[in-house]
Amino acid sequence: MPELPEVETIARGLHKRVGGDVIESVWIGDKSNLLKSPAADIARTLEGARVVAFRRVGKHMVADLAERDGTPRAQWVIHLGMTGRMLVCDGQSEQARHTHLIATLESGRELRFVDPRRFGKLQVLPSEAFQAAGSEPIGADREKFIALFKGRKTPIKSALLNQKLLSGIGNIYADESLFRAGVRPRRRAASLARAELLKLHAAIQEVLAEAIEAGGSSVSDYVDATGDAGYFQLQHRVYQREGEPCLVCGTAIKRVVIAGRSSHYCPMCQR
DNA sequence: ACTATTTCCTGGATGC
DNA sequence: TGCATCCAGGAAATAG
Repeated sequence: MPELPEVETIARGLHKRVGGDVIESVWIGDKSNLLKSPAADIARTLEGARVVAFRRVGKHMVADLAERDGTPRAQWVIHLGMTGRMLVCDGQSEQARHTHLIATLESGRELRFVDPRRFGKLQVLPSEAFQAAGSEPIGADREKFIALFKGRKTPIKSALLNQKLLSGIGNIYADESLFRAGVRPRRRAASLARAELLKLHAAIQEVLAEAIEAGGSSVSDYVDATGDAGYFQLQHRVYQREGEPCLVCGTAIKRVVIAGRSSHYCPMCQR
């Protein structure tokens, strides 16, 4: 499931591979629940546009589109949902099941959006228009970070997943960050002491940086723009390790459900 | 104004 | 072996 480090990896890969290329034509499938803009608007906006940059904003990818002369045209905003992939393919390569959009590039290659579960979202917006719902977790100002949780009765786990507070953290990195900070996921956000929030802030920085370094976590079917897997799943300390010994103290990792999401923690190391 | 729950989706894992 | 059921979860919608 693509969270911040996976989306960052994919966006970097796409930027490197198709940055500067021009979209010649676009095919869009009939599964309209993926589209936040009308299919015709997406097609019209993409066709003839130069992809100036691919970049990450929260868990979204933004492709900055320009005219051939470089004048800004629009933004193509992509959310990968759970199982979305944006692949750079050879024009001749076989079309994967659940391919919902194909953008044919001047170079002869194709950008293909594939998403079996269809939780992904595609949208076009005016240039510069897209904004993340919350603040960027990487490099977040400490005091602003602490203020995000003030007065919130919701479990800290839910607060971390709330994209209106921080944009980019999902289930894996919420669990991993809370483990490193020594905080139980069910703790009410407002009950965390300043020192604990500082520890959590540091843990998030650490976890996200290490995960990006490893190319993301390949659980389920995540691969980057080149089709390569990431390796951070090998460094998960609690996520999907229910019943296995804590790497610090040996206690069995517990799994509970918070806000409908499985949450993993060490009952000894996390308080 | 918040918070909690439900819904959307398919494929892989599990159970009988 | 085969079929049904469960489970994964990001975020919008709905309910409280």
